[in-house]
Amino acid sequence: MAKTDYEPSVFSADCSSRDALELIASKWTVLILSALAEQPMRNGALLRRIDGISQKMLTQTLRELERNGLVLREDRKTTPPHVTYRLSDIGVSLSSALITLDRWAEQNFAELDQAREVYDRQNDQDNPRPS
Amino acid sequence: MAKTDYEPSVFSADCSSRDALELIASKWTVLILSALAEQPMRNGALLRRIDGISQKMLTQTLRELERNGLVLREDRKTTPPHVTYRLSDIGVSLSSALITLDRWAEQNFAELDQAREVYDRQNDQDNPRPS
DNA sequence: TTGGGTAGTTACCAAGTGGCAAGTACGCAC
DNA sequence: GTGCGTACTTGCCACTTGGTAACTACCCAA
Repeated sequence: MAKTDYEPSVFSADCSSRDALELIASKWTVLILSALAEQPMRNGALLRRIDGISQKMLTQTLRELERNGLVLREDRKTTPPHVTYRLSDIGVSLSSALITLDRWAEQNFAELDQAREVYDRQNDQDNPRPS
Repeated sequence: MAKTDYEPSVFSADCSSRDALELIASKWTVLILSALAEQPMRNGALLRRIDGISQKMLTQTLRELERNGLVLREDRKTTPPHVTYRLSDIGVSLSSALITLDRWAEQNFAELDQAREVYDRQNDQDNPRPS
C-alpha cells in the first residue's frame, strides 16, 4: 500500500509520482490549467477559450483536476447554474511549467513540421509504393 | 493548407502547435526525453531506465520523436545491432521544460494523493452505496 | 547445429479516449 | 405552461493506446 517506500522518481513505475506525471502530461490538462492560469473561468468560458474541446472532455478533465486538488470548483448554486473554476495554490505552482510547454510548442512547431516532412519524404523513398 | 495564417496558439485547434503539444505532453515522451537528457542511450538502456515501458511503446515513441526531429538515431549497423539515441538541439531545448515537470511530479505527488483521498472520501459520503 | 545477443516487428486483444447528440435539472421571464 | 440559460450527464460508437508474446535478422562462439 505505502508507495512512499521507494525513492520517489518518475522513472519508477511503482512510484505514484508516475501517476501524477500521467495526469499532468496530457493535452487537455495542459490546456485547461494554462487557461485557468490566465484567469478563473466558468464552464462556458473554458469551452470558448480552448478551441476543439468537447463538453464531455472538459467536465471529465476538470473533475480529475479537482479530485487531485489542482483546481477549485466554486458553485454558487443559483439558477441558472453559475460555477467558477480557479487554480489552487498547487495548481498555480504547476501552471508556470505548463505554460513553458505551451510557449515551446508555439515557438517550435514549425521546425517540427519541417522535420516531419523531411523524415516522411525519406521514408517514402526508402519504401516506394510499388505501382 | 497553410496553417500559419492563424495567430499561432495552442488554444487554437487549427494551429499545428496543438499537434506539437499533443506530441510532447505525453507520458512516454516526457520520460524518454528526460532519460536521454541524462545521456545518450541505447534501446536496452532506455528499457532499463524507464521502468514499465514495453519494447513496443519505446520503439513507437522513439520513432515519433525521431520523425519530429527531437531525437537522433545512430545505427552502427554492426552485428549484433548497436543503435544509440540522443537528443537533437531542439530536443535539448525541450528537455529542460520536461524535466521541470518530472521534478514537479516527484515533489508534489504526495499532496495530490492526499487530495484524491479526501475527494474520494467525500464523494463516497455523498453517494453512499446502498446495501 | 544450436544458442546468444541486440534491436526490433507483428498479430492479437483489452481498455481507454473522445466526439456527437440527446437528455436532465430548475427557477425565472413571458 | 413554455421556453431559456447553464452546467452538466448519458449512451453510443469509432479510433487509439498499450500490453503480451512470438517471430525476424544477423553474425559469432561452442
